[in-house]
Amino acid sequence: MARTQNGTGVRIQDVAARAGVSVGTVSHTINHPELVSARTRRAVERAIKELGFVPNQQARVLTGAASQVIGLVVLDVVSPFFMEAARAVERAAREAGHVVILCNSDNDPARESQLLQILGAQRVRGALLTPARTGQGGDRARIEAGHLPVVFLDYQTAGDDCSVSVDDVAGARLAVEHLLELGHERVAFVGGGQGLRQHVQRAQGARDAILAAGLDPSTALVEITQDGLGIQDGVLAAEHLLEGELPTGIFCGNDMMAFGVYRRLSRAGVKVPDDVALVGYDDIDFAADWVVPLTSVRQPTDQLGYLAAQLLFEHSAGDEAHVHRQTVLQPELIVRSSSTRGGRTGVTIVG
Amino acid sequence: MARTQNGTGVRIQDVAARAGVSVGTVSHTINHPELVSARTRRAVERAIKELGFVPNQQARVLTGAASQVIGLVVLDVVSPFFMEAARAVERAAREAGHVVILCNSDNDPARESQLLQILGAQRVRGALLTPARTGQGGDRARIEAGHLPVVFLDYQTAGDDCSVSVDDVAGARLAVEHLLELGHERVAFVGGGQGLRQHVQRAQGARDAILAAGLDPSTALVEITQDGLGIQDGVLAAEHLLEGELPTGIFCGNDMMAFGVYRRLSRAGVKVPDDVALVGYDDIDFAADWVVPLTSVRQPTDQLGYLAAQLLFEHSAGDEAHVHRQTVLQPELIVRSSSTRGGRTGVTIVG
DNA sequence: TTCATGTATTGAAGCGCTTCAGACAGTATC
DNA sequence: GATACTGTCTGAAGCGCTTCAATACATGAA
Repeated sequence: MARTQNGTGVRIQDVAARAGVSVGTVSHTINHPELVSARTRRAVERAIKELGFVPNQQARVLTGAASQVIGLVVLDVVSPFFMEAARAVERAAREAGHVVILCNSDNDPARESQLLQILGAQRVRGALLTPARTGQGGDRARIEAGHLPVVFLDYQTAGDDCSVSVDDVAGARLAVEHLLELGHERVAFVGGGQGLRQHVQRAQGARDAILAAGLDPSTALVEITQDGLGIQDGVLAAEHLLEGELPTGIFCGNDMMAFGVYRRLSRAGVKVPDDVALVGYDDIDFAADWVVPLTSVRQPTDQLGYLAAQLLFEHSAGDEAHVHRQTVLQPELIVRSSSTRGGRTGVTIVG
Repeated sequence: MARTQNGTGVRIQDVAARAGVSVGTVSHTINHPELVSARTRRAVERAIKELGFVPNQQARVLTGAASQVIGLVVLDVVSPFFMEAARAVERAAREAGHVVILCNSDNDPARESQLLQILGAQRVRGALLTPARTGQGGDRARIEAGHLPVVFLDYQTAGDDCSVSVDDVAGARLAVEHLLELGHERVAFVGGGQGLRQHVQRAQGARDAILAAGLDPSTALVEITQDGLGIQDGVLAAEHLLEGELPTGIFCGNDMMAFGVYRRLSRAGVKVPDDVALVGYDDIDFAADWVVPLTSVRQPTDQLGYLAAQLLFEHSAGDEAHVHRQTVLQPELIVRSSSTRGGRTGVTIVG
C-alpha cells in the first residue's frame, strides 16, 4: 500500500481536479461554504468523500489557522490526581474540537523546558503546565522559552499569568484542624517528593493550623519528608515515626502515603483510628474503600482541569482584551473512620 | 507582548538576516552542519540563540520531515492499566525525541474514528490504538480512515497488522486453574464493560479452564457481567452472587471489581479467603496492599507500551522491508492471601 | 595562464493549504 | 446601452521551512 510520507496522499488539488474546480473553490467549500453555489459545493463534497480527503492540518496552521492541539505537562502521568485532571482537560478539549498532547516532566525542570520547547515547535495552541519543583521565577523564563500561551495548573501564580490551583495550604489546615479538634495534641505531617511544591505548601498549612491553635510546632508537629510519593514511602515514614514517641494524629501529603503509613502501623500493632488518627490527601477512589475508610482532603480535580483548559482556550484566542486570571479552588475535608476515634464512623459525606 | 498567532514570531529568515547569510545556509547549519564552514556556523548559531529561534515543526513536516508526534488512543484515561502503558509509551517516545498525543475513545467506535481522523489530519507519525468494542473487521476500515500507520495495543490482530497484546485468555485460565487447584468446584467470573474485548476474552479463558478440568461450565461456572469496570460494579456483581448459592471461588475481570466484590461480601459476613477465594486481574499497585492482599493476574504493562511504541517507530520509518509483527505477551499469576484458604499467605511473588 | 576539483553559499521551487485581488457572468438601475 | 452590482469562481501569493541546482570562490595541477 503506497502511502506518502505524511499519511493520505490526496491533496486539495486532487479534489479540485476531480470536482473540476480550482483549489480555491475546494478550500472555500470547506471553510466558507456560503461563498460557493450549492451545485459546486455538492460536487466538491462528493469528490472529498470519494477520495477520502483529509485536509492537512499542518499546512492549515502554517497559513495562520489556530492549532487544534494543546499541551498538558504534568509531574507524573500515573498519579491518579493528575490523570483525573487530564481527563477533564481532555473533555474540555474535545468539546472545543481539540486534542491533547500529554507530557510528563517527572518534576524535572530541565525536562520541562525541553517539553515546552517541543510544544512550541509544534506550534500548539497553548499549554497547561504544572511547574516542576520550585523554580523561583525561573519558571517565567522557562515559559517564555516556549513562547506559547501557558495556563498554570495546580500552581498559583502572581498577577501576570493565568492559573487554576487548589489551595494546598487551606487543605492541609483543614486536615490538621480536624485532628486538633479531635483532641490530638501531637500530630505528624508526612510529605514526599523532594521539594514538591504541593507538599511544601501542605506542610505549611499543617504548621499554620498548629500555630493558630496556640501550639508550638517544634513540639506539637513532627515533620517527615520522604523522597517519593508512593505506598512504600509511607511505610518508610511510619518506620521513622515508630522509632520515637508516636504522635496520635498523622496527616499525610497524599493518600498513597497514608495507605503506606497505615500498613506499617498495623503491622506494628498500632490501631487506626483507636491508637492513631490518620488523614490523607486527594481522596482518591480508594480512600473510601480502604480497610479503614480514609479521612482525606478532596480536591476538585475535575473542575481544576476543566477550568484550566477553558482558560487556556480563552487566553489563546488572541483576544487582546484577555486579562490574566487566577482561580483558586477550595479543597474539602471528607471525614471517614480513619480519624474518628473508637470506631465511630463520623462520615460527613459518603464517598 | 506582541506575539504572532503561532508562537514565536522569529522565522528562519530573521535568523538569516541577523547572521548575514541566506535562509538556505541557516537551514543547513541546523540540518547539515557539515556543509557549512565553522565560521558561518558559529555566526548562525549565535543569531539563533540571540533571537530565540525555534524552527516551526509544522513547516518542517510539510516539507517532508517525519513528524515528532505519535498518537495513543486508549479506552480510558484514568484506568491504571492504560496509564502505566501510557507511561511506557511516553518513555519510548521521549527516547526517540517524540511526544505523545493521548486520546480517550471511551470505548466508543464513533469517537475512535473521529480521533483517528484528527490524528490523521495532524499528520502524526502514527498511532497506537486499543480498538473500541468488538468491531468485527470494521476496525480495519476505521484505521484506513485515518490513513496512518497503526500499531494495536492490547489487542491481538491477524497477520496483516502490527500488534502487541497480552494473552487475556491465558491469563484468565491461569486464574481459574488456580481456583480449581485449590479445590473450588464452582467458580464465578465477574466481567464488566459491555462487550469490552478484554473481558470477553477473560470470560473465554475461564470457560476454557473449566472445560479443561473436565467440568461442566453450565454448573461449575457462574458468569456475571456488569456495565462498568469500577468498584461499584463489583459490589453489584457480588449482590447478584449473594442472591443464589455463592460460588466458593470468584475471579474478577479486573482488580477494581474484585475490590468491590470483597467489599460487598465482607459486609454480608462472607470471609475472604476462608469462605470464598478471590482473584483479580491487572495486579494494580493496590492489589498487594488491599485489606486481604489480592491474588491477581499481572500484565506486563510496561513492556506492552514500550514494545508497541517501538514497533510503531519501526513501522512508520517508511522502511519498505517492514513486516507486520504480532507480539503476544504472557501474563503471570501473583498468588496472595485472598485465594489461599485458612489465612495461609501463599505468596509467590511479593508485590 | 587555464583547467579541474573541491568547498561554501545562495536563490528559487515546492510542501498543502488559505486568502485576497481579480475575472467573469448575470441582474438590476438609470 | 452604459453602469453598477452581486454572486461565483479562479489564480497566485504567501505561510516557514528544506533541498537542489546553480554560482562563487579557492586551491592545486598541468
